[in-house]
Amino acid sequence: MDPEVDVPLLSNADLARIFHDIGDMLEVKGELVFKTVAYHRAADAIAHSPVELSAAYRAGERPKVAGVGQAISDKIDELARTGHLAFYDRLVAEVPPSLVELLRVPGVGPRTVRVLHEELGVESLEDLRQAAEAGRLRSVKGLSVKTEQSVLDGIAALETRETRMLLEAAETLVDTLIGELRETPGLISIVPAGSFRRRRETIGDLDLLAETTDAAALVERFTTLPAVDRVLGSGSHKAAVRLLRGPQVDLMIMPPGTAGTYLIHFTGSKDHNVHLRGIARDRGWSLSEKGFLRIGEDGEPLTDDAAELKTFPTEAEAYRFLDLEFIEPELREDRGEVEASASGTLPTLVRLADLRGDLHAHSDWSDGVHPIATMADAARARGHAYQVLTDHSQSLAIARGLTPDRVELQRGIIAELNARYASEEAAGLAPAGSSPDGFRLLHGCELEIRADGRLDYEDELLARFDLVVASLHVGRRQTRSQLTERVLTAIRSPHVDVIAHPAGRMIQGRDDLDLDWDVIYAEAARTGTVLEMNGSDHRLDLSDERARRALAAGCLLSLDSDAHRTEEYHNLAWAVSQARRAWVTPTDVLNTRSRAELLAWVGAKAERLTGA
DNA sequence: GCCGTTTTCGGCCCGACTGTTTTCAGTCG
Repeated sequence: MDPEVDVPLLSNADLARIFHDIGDMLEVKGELVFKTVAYHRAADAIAHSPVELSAAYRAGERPKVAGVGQAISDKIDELARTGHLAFYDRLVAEVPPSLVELLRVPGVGPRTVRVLHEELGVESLEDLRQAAEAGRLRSVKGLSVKTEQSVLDGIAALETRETRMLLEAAETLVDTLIGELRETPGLISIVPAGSFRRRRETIGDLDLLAETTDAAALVERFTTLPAVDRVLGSGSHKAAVRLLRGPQVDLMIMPPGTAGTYLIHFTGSKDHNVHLRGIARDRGWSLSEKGFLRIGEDGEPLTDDAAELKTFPTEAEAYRFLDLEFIEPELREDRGEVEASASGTLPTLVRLADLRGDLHAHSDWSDGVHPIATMADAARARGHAYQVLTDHSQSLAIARGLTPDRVELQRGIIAELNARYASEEAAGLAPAGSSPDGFRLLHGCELEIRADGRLDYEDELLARFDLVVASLHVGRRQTRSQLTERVLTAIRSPHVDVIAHPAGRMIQGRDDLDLDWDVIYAEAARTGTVLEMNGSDHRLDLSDERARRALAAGCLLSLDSDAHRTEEYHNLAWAVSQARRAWVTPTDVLNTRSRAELLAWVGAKAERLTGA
């Protein structure tokens, strides 16, 4: 019997956590910085790998992952096969996890942790707090009374630290801050950068980048905004504050006309920037946010004379200086975009304007807020040619799922609405901004994949919908094979067109369903069943990694709002940005097609699978 | 620890701010 059978499969996230821990522990030990960086880099790459590494390693394969060499590869192998890593266990014995925790205190780095441990015997956050309160830190060379206060502030901030923001909250805050700074004298422009501009799933700090002729005035206004709780630092070119019950916000000021390299630098990601700087260096230039400087034989800039600095007003020009095509912010994670840019093979990313409709929204007939007509009118006002109404099916009682009788009633209401739209269009009375193809509300449902594995409506009823999205809300804790089989049942139904929020996750809430993902992708591709990228900012499901993997397997995707009220059609923006992070192009997306093409696609799919 | 159409060894991105310094190391982004 194979000894591996009883060892649970570690997810990529589990593996990444272990290698980040190793990096942290080596830092505290005072190991060579490049070695610790190597572990962190490898951990990030593992977290974003589209391949489930533990499964692959068990199958005797070692898929190439950037930043993973022989040593780390062997460690993954040991973890995949045994669930343990002797090297890790030895490190933990040497560097207690409570010591690594100290790195989270702002201003405390590996060097300080080591000194605190060796000289004061500090082993945990609580030890550190007591030492600081008792005034013992100042006895250590290099630390002072000021350090004691900043450590205590840091620990307090750690304890009240809000969780990372979701996109909608980040956008609201960015808009507010920019609005409050816009009238500052001398201000020419101010834009968000950082992870919000890259549209990461969650946002920690906010970054604002400003062009101004009066830096001092802007720093002054920024650091005295009403929402500011503490000023973390402020200089002539940058300032950082923490907002009251809010995140840290960094403001950077750039000389007018030089935004290109500044935007690149402060948009990141860090790995993307490091890659660009390597390319610049190979070509004899040092790249920083300020611009490019010539470097000499010794690798040092020939001059720090600002007049010699090569600057560019736009990002596109700065990229072009390195013979690179412009790289969209959502791609800047060093996941192959720099190479694709160099070879002219960047994808043409899908845009919000490419969407002709939305396949997933609710009304007050199930768990939505607004009436059917209100939802339809709002979708029409967005210029869409169709909106699929997908109220929940009968077994999802908590969401007031529709019985077959109510489905029939709803069908009649939708027909009346569409008759009104048709007559308005025929009379040339459609509102300005409506789709030139006209607008129709399509009748769909969000079909529950029940815990017993059966679908929630009979085939005869399912066949009468314009489009069906299926999803799984109950029985989430079943085994991987049970869950996978349930989703496969839906995928194989001729009447199911879309699998909605396939991973069933809530960001910062619940984990992904434990599915055999490669089997799901393969069967979705074979049957032509669409996998949704759900735009609700607490779902964003599929994730970018999964979507990229699904595309590679040949799947078609949809970008949907899952709106429960009219305002939530804005979720489509998040679905699109998540798709862009996954390198998705317009042809990869079902709802970039016209209404006629969509309906023809649904019909063809049912026919193909019924005949098969 | 990783990596190589300049290298299998010797590099590995860059600058601002802070605090404790008398010229710089640590931390951060």
